[in-house]
Amino acid sequence: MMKNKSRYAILGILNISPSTGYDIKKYCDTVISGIWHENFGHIYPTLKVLEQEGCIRQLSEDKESRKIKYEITNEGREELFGWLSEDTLIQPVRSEFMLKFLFSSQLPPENVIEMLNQYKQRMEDELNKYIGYEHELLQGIPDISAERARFLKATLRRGILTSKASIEWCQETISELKY
Amino acid sequence: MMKNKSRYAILGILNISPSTGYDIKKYCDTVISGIWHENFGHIYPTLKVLEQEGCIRQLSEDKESRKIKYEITNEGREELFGWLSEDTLIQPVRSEFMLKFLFSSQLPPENVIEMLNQYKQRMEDELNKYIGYEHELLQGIPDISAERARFLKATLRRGILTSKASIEWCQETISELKY
DNA sequence: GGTTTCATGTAACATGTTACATGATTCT
DNA sequence: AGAATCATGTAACATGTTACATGAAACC
Repeated sequence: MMKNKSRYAILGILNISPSTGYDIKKYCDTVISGIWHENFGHIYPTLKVLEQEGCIRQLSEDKESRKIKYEITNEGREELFGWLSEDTLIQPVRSEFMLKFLFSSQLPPENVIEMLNQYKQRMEDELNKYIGYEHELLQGIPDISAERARFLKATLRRGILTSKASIEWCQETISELKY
Repeated sequence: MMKNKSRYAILGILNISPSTGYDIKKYCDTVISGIWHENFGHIYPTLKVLEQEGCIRQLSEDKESRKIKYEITNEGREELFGWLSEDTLIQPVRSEFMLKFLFSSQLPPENVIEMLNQYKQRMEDELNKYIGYEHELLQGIPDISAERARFLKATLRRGILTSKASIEWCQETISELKY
């Protein structure tokens, strides 16, 4: 039986450090934005469910503010590690951009080149974002183990190699279309 | 107002050549499997809707068999070209594999390396699939315009560059983990 | 004659996104 | 004082997947 993947994303983040729903969202929007995405409409209900199941619990401190900080329990950690050692199935791809591109052979070449240039620009921005993060990471982030830093760095490397490949493809394709 | 993307995938495929729902599925599972995915539960109802809207129509021939072949109408072509010239929003990423990887810093390194090797193998299979398709395409596929062949080829190149980047990342990360 | 592939379809379910509501706190 | 960001949450909606049902045609 297949379980919701958001729960593992949340468990994984809480396993790094206790967080609020809002912190989790922020983490998804910045550090791991290149590999994962969550929205509030999913995070808060999932936190409730995980709490009921005993996988996470509210931290008793921080009672003064309206913030609700959760931490992972041993049960939750077990659940997380169980998922980590499962095989990952290949996920079906749905790239709207590439679909559009493939269907664009009847469009004026200038339009397609314009579209590719825009996309290339976005990939270049991505690349710079990753390079920036990598730089920060090399400066050293406090509160992070050497082992975790290694995995974070490898994840950023992935983003860098992927966006470089995209940029290369854009260039190749643009010059191919220009003859 | 946001419209379902499956309709454009289907319109785009029908714009290449008249097809049945089954043909569309086959096309998604082979030629464009690297960039798009559809399942029957989506294709058949969407075909119905598109027909009601006048974007596609049933071909009158082929009455003998139970096959239902659709062709795109001028109205459908307009709809398709409208979508093609719209800007494509960046889609949020959700890579289960990378999420797992990122959370694996507490796992025994051998396990992580094993996981990476498996993934690398899959990427190598992908790469070979694309190279195979590219080879076929260079042999020439009948019933395909030079312009369309160009776009198909560029799409395959994308798959090739992307899987190569993935393989490179796996190698880099494996040796990084081995010291 | 039996298995695989072709072919269409629906219902139930799972998942994901958006819009809205509310209000505190921090920054300018 | 006003704007931006922090913070939590729900309901409605949109989208996507799986399991099931049915049967013809092609292949071996």
